[in-house]
Amino acid sequence: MARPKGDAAATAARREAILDAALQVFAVAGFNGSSLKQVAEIVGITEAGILHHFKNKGTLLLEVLKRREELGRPVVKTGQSNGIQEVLEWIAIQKENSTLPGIIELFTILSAEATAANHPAHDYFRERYNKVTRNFTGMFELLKQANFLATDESPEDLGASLVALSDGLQLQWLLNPEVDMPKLHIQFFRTVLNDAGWAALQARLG
Amino acid sequence: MARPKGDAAATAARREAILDAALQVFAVAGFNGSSLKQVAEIVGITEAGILHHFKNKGTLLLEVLKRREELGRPVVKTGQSNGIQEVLEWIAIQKENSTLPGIIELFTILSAEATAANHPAHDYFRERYNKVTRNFTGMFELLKQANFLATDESPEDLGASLVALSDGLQLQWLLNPEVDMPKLHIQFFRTVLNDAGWAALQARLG
DNA sequence: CAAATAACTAAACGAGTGTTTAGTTAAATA
DNA sequence: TATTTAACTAAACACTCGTTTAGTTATTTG
Repeated sequence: MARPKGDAAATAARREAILDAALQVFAVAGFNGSSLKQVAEIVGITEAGILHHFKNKGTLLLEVLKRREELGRPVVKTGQSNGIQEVLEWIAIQKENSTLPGIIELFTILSAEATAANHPAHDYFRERYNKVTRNFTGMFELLKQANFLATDESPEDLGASLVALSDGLQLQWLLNPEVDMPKLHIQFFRTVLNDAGWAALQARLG
Repeated sequence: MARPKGDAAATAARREAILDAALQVFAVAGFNGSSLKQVAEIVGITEAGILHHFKNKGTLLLEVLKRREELGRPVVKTGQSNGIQEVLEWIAIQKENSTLPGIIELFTILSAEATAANHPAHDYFRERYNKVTRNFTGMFELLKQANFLATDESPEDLGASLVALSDGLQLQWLLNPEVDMPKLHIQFFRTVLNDAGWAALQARLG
């Protein structure tokens, strides 16, 4: 019943199907709470069939995470900006995320589970957390230089608070999908920006 | 090797020892990532010995959670207050939590894991989340009535944001214990309270 | 056409799981 | 003193897990 050997397109499609199924499964119950069998059943092959495409369960998880990261936009980049552009991009990501429950589930559940030092995605989430925090800090540095901040909190603290707010809202949203994540993010910026900053943001929010 | 039969104190102590060990174990790797054997080894008895005291693994988890909830103070109560007292209590809880890593680990990891509908602590965390959100909403209603708010955000939204900030900071703190949770909470209130509210809070922060 | 190989399956492996059963010990009770 | 019972242990049960091995099919390559 083996499929054509050199059919690169078909092989890639099968790999994608496995990654899709794994995302679905890991997102619901995390890594420890899921089995290869659940993934295999969705795809319609055997557990061993999955391990033909992926070395083991742990690397399957890492590839699921990696693929979704590539799909996401480059989180927030520090450039020659007053920071407003980066704020808008982040709010846009929030809006997009609200339409993709599976991805939020995946990252929220796994970032908590991966707190354990021996978790296969532990290093991945440490790096991700550092990267996001650095990006946010850079964003608030830009806003500060543009004199857009209403608070004298440090960019580091503001960055940490925004990461916390995002993570926490996602967790809430899993229990109660009525939580309006983009709205609460905007309200956060409203309390943190001064009149000039808020005006600059509003002008581009439409 | 059986211990005295009617020695109620010794029995209670053994139960406590099991609950302590289970807290330790569940806090590191969650429910799915932990085994009764790990708990049993810490206590120095058999897995079956644990099941003599607790019906099964799931109820053991629920009793661990329940006990720590009782230890915690009554989270925030709506009374005849201007809300400042409740804010102070919450900040005090944050300070206390910063000295109890295990408890934060436990609740952070499990609240994400328990997002899955079939998790033994799913209902527990749903109720807990609703309760905390209601309490925070009540707190911000008091602050609003006292004219202490600098923002026109609704008490519901402010409550949701504070819950999110707390959960998110705890997750960060697990990866990086240098994160100053009480400080960032205070800064949150600083941006949300107006001059009168902030003065009222500062007067009692020492 | 023959050899090599991709894409699997079926089956087994060994380890680990939560839980149950049957027994053991020693103290409390009648 | 005899019986009952709390507090266990040792062993087994019935899985489930991730992973490995050996084999099968069908296609491409030499």
